[in-house]
Amino acid sequence: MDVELTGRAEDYLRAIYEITARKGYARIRDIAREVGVQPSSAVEMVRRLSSKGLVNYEKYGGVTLTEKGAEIAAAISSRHETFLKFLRIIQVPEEIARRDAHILEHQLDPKTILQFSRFVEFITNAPDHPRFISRWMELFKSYCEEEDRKLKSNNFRRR
Amino acid sequence: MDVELTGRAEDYLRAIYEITARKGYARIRDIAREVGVQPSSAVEMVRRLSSKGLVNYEKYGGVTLTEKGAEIAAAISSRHETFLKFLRIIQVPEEIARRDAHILEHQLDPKTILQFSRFVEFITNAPDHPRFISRWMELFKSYCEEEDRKLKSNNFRRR
DNA sequence: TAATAAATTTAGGTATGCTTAAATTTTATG
DNA sequence: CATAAAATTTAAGCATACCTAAATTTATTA
Repeated sequence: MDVELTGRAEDYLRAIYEITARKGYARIRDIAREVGVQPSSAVEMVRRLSSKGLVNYEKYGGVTLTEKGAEIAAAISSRHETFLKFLRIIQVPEEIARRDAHILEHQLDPKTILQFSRFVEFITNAPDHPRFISRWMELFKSYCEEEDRKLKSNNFRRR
Repeated sequence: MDVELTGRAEDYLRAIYEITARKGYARIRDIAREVGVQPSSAVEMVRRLSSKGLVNYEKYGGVTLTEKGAEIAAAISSRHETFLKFLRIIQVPEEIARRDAHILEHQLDPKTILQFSRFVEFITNAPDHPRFISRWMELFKSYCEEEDRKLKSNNFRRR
């Protein structure tokens, strides 16, 4: 039942998932733009995904997700969100976080992913101790700002 | 000055770094075992690293790091340690943490890596609030144990 | 609707990184 | 020191994933 996907195939699948959520179907051009490759590369991957039964695809036609594909893509997408939230918590700038969430979301052990999501859950929902955690976040943020100040003044001294 | 390395090349370089730290030089066989590939694959990569001036290599001879190679390998290795510590903090089991640290250590933006290491630093050294942080760790650990109990009893009910 | 523009596909290449099997070199041993 | 064992290298091949350029199909518009 389980489908083996390379990290890259997951990228394409999530791209298709997001595009179809917006406009109902994905064209090769959209996919290529979203993933950041040439259209010919997108064709290649879409064919592979199609042969695995994850997308519906016919030559020159729009691409949609099969039920199985949508299921897998939703899981990948939720993983992606977890890592994005995590990177925000550890104060990674938004633009970089968006890029790096892609890298984190592949290949990690399910248990590791689970722990990442628990961490995010713990920090954001803080089951029993909301004030404690928000204090923790404040402290960590101040710590980072302090370190950034040190970095800047070091750079200054070096010139 | 900067050398472009694929994630895989970094794996090999760190392996060579660790082996040479133990016994002064690395043989193809050691490298292959450490990275988990066949010796012929190790030869291929060692040649690439050699052509980039990162390792000293002659056919049938031991492999050592050049100055430049050692410098880069040390940076990679320290990154690796950071991620390993991080995974331990978020309660990933040791064996899985060892595997997944390899995956995390590649390709992330330097700023992201910096934030990971600040997080680890903040948690382990807790500049001003040592008791506060250790309390935080306790709470997070309890939270995970609680969640694990829930998982187990759910599995039980399903049978 | 015919011509043009845009999108898609195919063909042919490249690089990484892996494998197995065979050839070669080095090392160890009787 | 010759031979057997171990290590290393070479050769040939495969999969992923990318590219450019050319061919084809589809869509637009004069």
